[in-house]
Parts: sequence; C-alpha cells; structure tokens
Amino acid sequence: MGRKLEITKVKGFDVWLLVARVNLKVQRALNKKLSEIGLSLPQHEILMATFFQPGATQKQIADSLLAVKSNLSMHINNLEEKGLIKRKTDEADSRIKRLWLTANAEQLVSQSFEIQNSIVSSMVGSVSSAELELIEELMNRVDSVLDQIIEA
Amino acid sequence: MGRKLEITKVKGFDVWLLVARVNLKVQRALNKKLSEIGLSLPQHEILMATFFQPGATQKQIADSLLAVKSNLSMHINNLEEKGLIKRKTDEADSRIKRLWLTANAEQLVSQSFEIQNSIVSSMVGSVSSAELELIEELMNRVDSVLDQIIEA
DNA sequence: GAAGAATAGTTCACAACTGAACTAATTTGG
DNA sequence: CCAAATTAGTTCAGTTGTGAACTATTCTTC
Repeated sequence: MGRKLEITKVKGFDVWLLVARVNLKVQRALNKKLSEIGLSLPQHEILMATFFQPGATQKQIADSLLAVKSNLSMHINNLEEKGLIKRKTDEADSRIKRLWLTANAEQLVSQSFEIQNSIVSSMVGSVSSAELELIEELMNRVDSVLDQIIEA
Repeated sequence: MGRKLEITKVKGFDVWLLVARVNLKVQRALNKKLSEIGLSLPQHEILMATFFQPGATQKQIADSLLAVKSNLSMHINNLEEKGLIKRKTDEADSRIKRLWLTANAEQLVSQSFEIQNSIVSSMVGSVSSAELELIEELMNRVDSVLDQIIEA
C-alpha cells in the first residue's frame, strides 16, 4: 500500500510560502534593529502612520495599518505613557480622538525611519526598478483578489 | 517655518509595505476559512509541516516554520490533546521527540490543504508562470540578504 | 571515563492580536 | 423631534508569539 493521503500543491503554492517567509524575516530584522532605540515594530508602524497623517483619528490609523481598534487602543495607551503620542478629543464630535506626535517622538521617528530605510535598501539593492514596478503591479492585483475573497 | 522633520523614503519602501499588507490579508483569509473546519493558521502550518516531514523532531518542525521552540511546544500540546498529532520519544536519543499525524489529522489536513490551495489559486490566477518564477527568484535573493542582516 | 559544552524540550512571564461586549455620542428616517 | 441604527473608542478574555531560565540528555575532549 502507498501513502494514504495524496496532496497536490497548486501552481504558485510554494512561491507564496516563500513570500510569507521573507516577510517574516523582514519583520524580525526590523524588530531587532528597532529594539535598539526602544521601539517595537508595531509602535514604529503607528508612529510612522501618525507622522504621515497628523491629526488622524484612531480609527483611521487602525484602518491604514489593517489593525483592529482594540489593538490600536492598547498601543496608543503605551505610546501616550511614553510621551510619544498626544490624544485630543475632536471638538465637533466628541466620540473621535485625534492623534499627533510629540516633539520627542519626532526625534525617535527620524531614527526608526532610517532603520527601516536601511533595511529596505539592503533588500532591494539587487532588485531593478523594472522588477520593483512589476512586483508592485502584481501585489496590487493580488490585493484586489483577496478583498473579494474576504468579502465573500 | 515648514515641517520640522523631513522624511525621505528609499526606493522600494512602499513596495515592501504593500507586500507586507498583502501577506497580512492572505493570512486573514486563510485563518477565516480554516476556522470553518476548526483549525487555526498556525495549527494548519504545523500539521502541513508534519505531513511533509513525518517523524521530524519538534526542533526540525520549528525551524522549518521559522518558529521558536517554546511556541511549537505549546501548539503540539494542543494538537496532541485534539488527537491530531502523536509525540514519540526517539529510542536512540531520549531528548528528542518525533512527530506524526494521526489518522484523524490526515482527514483534516486534506481539507485544510484544499482551502489553502483554493486561496493560492485565486491569488495567482492572474499571474503568469514567468511572473511567478521572477517573484520566486527575487524573493530568494532578498531572503539571502536578510540572513546576512540578521547574522550581523 | 569524568567535566564541561551543546542540544531538545518544557515552563514561565510578558507583549501583541482578535472578537465580543460595553459606553458614549452622533446620525438617520419616519 | 425622537427612536433606532451607526460610529468611535475602551475593556476584557482568550490565543499566539517571544526570550530567558530550567531540566534532562548526549556529545566532546582531555
């Protein structure tokens, strides 16, 4: 008798495992470097998002990071305690809290941004601009497909 | 006075954010579908790894999934309780525990594998074989670079 | 062959993510 | 204009991921 269970991998299966693997390694590398300046990766991501969207609401930041609001709420508490983020209740709609970086945070963000820049730049050092554009285009296609799957 | 903090994104920065985003969505989609058959994504990953490496040690499975051993230890406990995995201490070296799927698990794995197959196949439906090969080649290049960064 | 190094696995404490229940405020539709 | 639905944020419990300390076993090497 042969193996009981037959499994056939669909085209692209292993490629996507590889993408997941690489992504995991990038996160590990980033986390490790960021810890040297006292930040975790999620903290860095939130600070970056707040830098690029100053005054955004917690909901907006959560959405832009694909995070759920409970998760963001926790992180903002920590970042506020560390003196890196300021919450301010919106005057017109008191349900809403808007976020800004403190001056201290701007110091840190410039460092954490440089860390991410340097890792990305090592990574894509051997990738041509044409290849990057292709990846971008492919990922956007896949992104749309996934949205449809998630809706259904 | 202008903005205090100037930030310049390096080439490829946003592309990598996009890759991370897509990867996150794939995981969410998988997790959602897997929950319908009572499995979480990490459980599915461990069962798959054990299927393809029957008799592998916990360390080997952990390494192949880029997981730490404490994490795997916890999951194996759960999977053993659910009757999906069997631990067996190696006869020659009693430090080592080898893993096998139970017959029940093979039923489940064939289902969870089909779920992953169907998601991957939707994702790559619009991607040509040539493009897939390019992605694979690029990811392997990036993977090597990351290993060097992590070592350093 | 005994002392010390290395390896496999477990346990523990803690950080992070998720969904659900909850509070409070605003919007909508009849 | 007011009841119902929606929205923003918090809190909570449960799962997952991580590193460090610990136990037990095997390997090294002198």
